[in-house]
Amino acid sequence: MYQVKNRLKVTGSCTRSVALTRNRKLLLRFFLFFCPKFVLYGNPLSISFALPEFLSHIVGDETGSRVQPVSARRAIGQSILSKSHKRNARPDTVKSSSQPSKPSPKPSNDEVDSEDDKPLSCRISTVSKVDTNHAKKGPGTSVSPLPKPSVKDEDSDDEKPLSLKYNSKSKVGSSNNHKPVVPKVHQNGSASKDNTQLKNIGLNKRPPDEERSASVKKPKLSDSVTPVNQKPVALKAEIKSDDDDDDVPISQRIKKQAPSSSNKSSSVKQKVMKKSSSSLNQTNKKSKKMMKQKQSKYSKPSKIPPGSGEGQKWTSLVHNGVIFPPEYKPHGVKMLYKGKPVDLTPEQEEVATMFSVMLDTDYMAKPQFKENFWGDWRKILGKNHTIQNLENCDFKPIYEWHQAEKEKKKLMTTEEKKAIKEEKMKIEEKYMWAIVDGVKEKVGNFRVEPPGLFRGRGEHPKMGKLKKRIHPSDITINIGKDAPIPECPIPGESWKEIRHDNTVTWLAYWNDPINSKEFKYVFLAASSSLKGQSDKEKYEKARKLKGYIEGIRKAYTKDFGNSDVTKKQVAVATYLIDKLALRAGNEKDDDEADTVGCCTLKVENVEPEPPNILKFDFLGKDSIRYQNEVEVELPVFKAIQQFRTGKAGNDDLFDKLDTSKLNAHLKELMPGLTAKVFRTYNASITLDDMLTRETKGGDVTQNLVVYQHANKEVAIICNHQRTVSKSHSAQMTRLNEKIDELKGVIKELESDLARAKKGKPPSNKNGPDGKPKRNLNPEALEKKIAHTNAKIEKMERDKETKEDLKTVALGTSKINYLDPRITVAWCKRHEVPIEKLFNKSLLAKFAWSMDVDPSFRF
DNA sequence: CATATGACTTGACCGGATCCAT
DNA sequence: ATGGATCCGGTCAAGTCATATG
Repeated sequence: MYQVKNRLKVTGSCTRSVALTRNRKLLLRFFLFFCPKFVLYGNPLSISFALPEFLSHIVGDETGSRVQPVSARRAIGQSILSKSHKRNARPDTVKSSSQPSKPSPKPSNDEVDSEDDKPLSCRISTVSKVDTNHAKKGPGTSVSPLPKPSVKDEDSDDEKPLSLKYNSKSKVGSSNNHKPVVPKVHQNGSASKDNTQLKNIGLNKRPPDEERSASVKKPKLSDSVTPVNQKPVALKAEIKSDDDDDDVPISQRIKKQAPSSSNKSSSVKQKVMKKSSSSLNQTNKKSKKMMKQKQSKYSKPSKIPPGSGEGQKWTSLVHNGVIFPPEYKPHGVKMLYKGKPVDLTPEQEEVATMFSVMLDTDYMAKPQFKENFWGDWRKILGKNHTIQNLENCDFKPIYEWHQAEKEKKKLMTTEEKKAIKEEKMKIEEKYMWAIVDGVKEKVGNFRVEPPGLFRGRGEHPKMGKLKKRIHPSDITINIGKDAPIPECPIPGESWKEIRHDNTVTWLAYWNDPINSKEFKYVFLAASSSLKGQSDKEKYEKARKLKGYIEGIRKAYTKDFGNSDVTKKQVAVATYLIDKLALRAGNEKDDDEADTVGCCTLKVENVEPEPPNILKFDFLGKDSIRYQNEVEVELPVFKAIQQFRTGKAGNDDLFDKLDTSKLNAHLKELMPGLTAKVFRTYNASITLDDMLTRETKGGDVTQNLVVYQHANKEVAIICNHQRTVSKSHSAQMTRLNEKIDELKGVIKELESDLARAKKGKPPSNKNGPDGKPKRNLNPEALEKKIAHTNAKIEKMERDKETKEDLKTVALGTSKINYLDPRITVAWCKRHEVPIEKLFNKSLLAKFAWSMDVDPSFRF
């Protein structure tokens, strides 16, 4: 019952439809969005269909009865709470709180070890983040052990018909605004009409529409959180299925699913085929055969990735290929060589310009960059060119021309800018969409990368090299067999190759001009259901780890003392990945920046400091520095010492280890487990845990602070950094000045108050604004003082968080590591509009998570 | 087994759009 | 209305991991 009501309605561009048909449309869109592969037939009102497995999870959440599990969880959670509370004496340690919402699978989750559901990093406090600013310390410096309110909230949630709560909320929202709030949500559903007809791609009116309506007015929050009642009941009824197993231990779920889902999907497939054969589908068998044929033809993998659709990613795929950057337009501005203007061919000038526009970047300070640039440019200049070295080159004229151009652009009127944008849109529109199994989906990067100078990160050996222009003849297109082959946008040229490989998701690729062994792919956008599905699978895997983590920790703890060095290294590496959320650390070539991950840590990267502290200092992905001091278990400390002995600083710490060995080992512990799953797990469980512990039932603003705090902890764990903005220090001083100013105001007010009490007029005739002061009574003055004090306090807080976050990037974890269902469910529980936390693109990307049950826990 | 290749996710950063205080 | 701060989408580099290959 309550589940039926308790659901986010996904509103969208259909909001304006006539009331009567709205639900129907909604249902269709909703369905199509999630089930692109499952084509409806017949009257949409009497839809009959089965859900793809990935959706049935979601829906199952709501349709199944959760009453029992919830109460069970309560009991478990509480006992865990009290236990871990006692055990966790350390103040800066994250305490367990109501934890597992489910009985865990195989590895039995006995309460004594309930802590095992916490990331290690929380259990064992990080001694100190040496790192510049997040010196702060682990989560929850002064967290009250029992977040009673939040636990309570959850309880009451369960007891109260949620429809009530959401009803009231949604009313507020929708009365404000009838704008579609989750505009993108339905974008792939829009194909319901213009299915499979290629020409329609170009004609589609939705995207611009959508864009406009979304940008004209900022969507009001909470609109998307609407009562479920409006949701078509039919959907639910049909959806309700044996896949409702989110409350079932994963181990069981797997077993259970196998037969049921295969049954179902086969039946569905038949339907699909019936319908979509109109466009191109053969029977399932046939397509499988085709696959095989194709496989031999293109020597495609014969192995099928488990899980999704037998390795087949799509059945029909229609798109318009890619769009190329405009060809180079020579500007004719002459650079100087030894002070004299030089004539350059357009080709030479183009490369010179690439360099010129980078004159004000830090790359100019890197000899490697200049050297590589010169090497490539010289090839184009030719040996006997006037220009014989870079030192005597003066690119200033071109640089200044470029600056002037930028300035010109800036000075354009809004109308002009708009016109240009529209023009661009018109050209690009047809490339923006693909039709995947009859559903229109956004394409991610349909623009071919323009030529330029390679901007490697860190000390990349190839920085500054010329990234040459990509031509159609470099590009391989992947498209459905029966789809028309995209016209090559450059007259007289043609694609390199056309493939029909439905075991992959890319629409096109070309070889990276910098490293011709590598590819650049064109994929669907993050909002597509293809991406959404794999995203969900990622988080489900991480959740599964929760059930295994205890066993895994026990296992590696045991192996800390293993006499087999390889096993010992595996154990320690796993420990570090678990505790610190390190990346796996693949081997790298010499022609890449010298960065490391766990398996590639060097001796010099980990400094043991007795009795049991490890000091990490290394360059990780993107040459971002990881600095951390961590207290570790003694056996680990000893092991690290042992691994270091007899080695040079530059030697591998884990000499018996690489990522494939490590992952092979992890796979034995849990199917599908790899190193990166720990990062996801660590991030998501931390968020879930901190939200539960710290949400005190305050107002939206306070709740948002809680969320941001949790988000920040995750970002710190994952070492997601950003460069400090150039104006940061200026901003800080400005803030300080303002605070001081306000403090001055306070002083003045206080003296005025004292005088007023004695019946005297204010001391100075004029206030800070230069106007004469009014003669206020003491009460008014006191009020003013309080008000100003509040203002000061707020500014102090803002200042603090600003300083705190100046090097922390919150976005990365939100996009990649935090299970959106945690956020959505929390928002539902605490009446926080999801739009406060997810912007438009995140809402689209996470559309699959929007109707999660409010009681969802990671 | 080690290495190469291929496909896909994760990541910081940039520049324009939007917001907000003045 | 203005200008600075912030947000956001886009960009493309740099990871992870599975599989093929020798």
